[in-house]
Amino acid sequence: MGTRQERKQRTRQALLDAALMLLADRSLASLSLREVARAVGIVPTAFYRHFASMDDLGVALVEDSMRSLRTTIKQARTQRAAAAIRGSVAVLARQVRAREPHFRFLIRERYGGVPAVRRSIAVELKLIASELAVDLGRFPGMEACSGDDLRMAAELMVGAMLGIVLALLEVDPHHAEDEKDVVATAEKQLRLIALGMGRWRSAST
Amino acid sequence: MGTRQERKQRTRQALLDAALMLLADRSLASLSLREVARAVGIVPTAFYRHFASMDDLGVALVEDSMRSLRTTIKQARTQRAAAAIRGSVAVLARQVRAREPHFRFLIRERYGGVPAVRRSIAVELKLIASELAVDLGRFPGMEACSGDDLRMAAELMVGAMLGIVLALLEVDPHHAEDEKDVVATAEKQLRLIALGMGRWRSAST
DNA sequence: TGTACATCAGTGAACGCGCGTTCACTGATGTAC
DNA sequence: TGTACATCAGTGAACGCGCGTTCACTGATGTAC
Repeated sequence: MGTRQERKQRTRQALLDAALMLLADRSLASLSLREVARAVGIVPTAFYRHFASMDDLGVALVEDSMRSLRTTIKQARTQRAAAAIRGSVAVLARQVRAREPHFRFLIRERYGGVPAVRRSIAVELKLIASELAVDLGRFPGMEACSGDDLRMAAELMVGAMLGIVLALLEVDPHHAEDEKDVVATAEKQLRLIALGMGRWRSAST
Repeated sequence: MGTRQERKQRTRQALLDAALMLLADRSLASLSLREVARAVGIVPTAFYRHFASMDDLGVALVEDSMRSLRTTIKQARTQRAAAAIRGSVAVLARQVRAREPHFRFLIRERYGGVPAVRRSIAVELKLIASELAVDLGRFPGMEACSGDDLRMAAELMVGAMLGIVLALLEVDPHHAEDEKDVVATAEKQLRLIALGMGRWRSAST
């Protein structure tokens, strides 16, 4: 049944998975070490073999979740210009459904979490926005924008995308119509931002 | 020293104020009834004379906080068009500083909170966006937009404003330069959205 | 291959603590006459 | 105005509970010879 190392790794992952499940509609601050241990079927004290504290587990959870978000945004960025928006939102919606617990966790702990977790998320989001800014600079008509302006727009888009993620999470995925409405609104919002960017040069400074 | 009713009202307000203070950097889920009572100087059981539970106090706190947010947005909306954006952000920044605990509470509990509180906030935000949509429809060049499109844009703006509030709360108010940067970025983001709206007709459907 | 020892993931008892909630109460304020 | 009774915000003891963390432990897995 695997080496001792492998089995330890498996328990660690089980703790992360169990925590993510339990966090479906609560915040990390209200989740106890004992609950997570109980869900995995180990004694509370064994928890310390894997994490120093619940804060520590929370930070590990951010890393996992951010991997999901990065994948999503990277996929969305491989598209181009006007057609890109439809594609982006579709990819976003698919990813959100595929990794719903990760996204729920991110959205919830982004503001509400324990300081260590909150800081960890803020740093990662800044990074994602910076990468997006670089990509935006390559779009036709954007070459003239300053780095600051690109980052400003990228932050607006990341913010809008998180708003879209929230809306998707609030919708019942079994009501396809509601989800279509959210997707349609999201596409319009991103298109609105893109339109603004197209005219940015003439209005700036 | 006032009637019995007045004194009860004063204790109730003291409980709300104390809770808001204690929530400066934690979520409602991690705040105990006993802590709030202790901060006010009453025995834990006396808490029940004012609220049925901490959830109940949370909902009351939403109402207080939303009053702050509504005031803010209403003030911002009395401006017009291009000049409006500078004004809006300035008003927002001033209000955030004046009612920092209220805004911290709203931002934190918007996603992370107890279900009752979260729902309460979502309803209020939808209402604010609807009101803003009506106002947007009155701007020159916007009369042609459909109600749905106006609401879509309004939601994007409310979302962006909450992002700005978050950025303001993260900045140390004593570093005036940092705050100026945030305000400048915020103005650019709103201008970007406004630019997009100006061209919306030609790109929609 | 077999033996002796080291490692270490998980155990289980125990601790002290703050929690929400119950209950019967007190005593100042308010009301009726 | 004075007296008798009702109201009710706040009291204080008590409860059972789940919590994080400590500690000495067990026994299977891993390593050295």
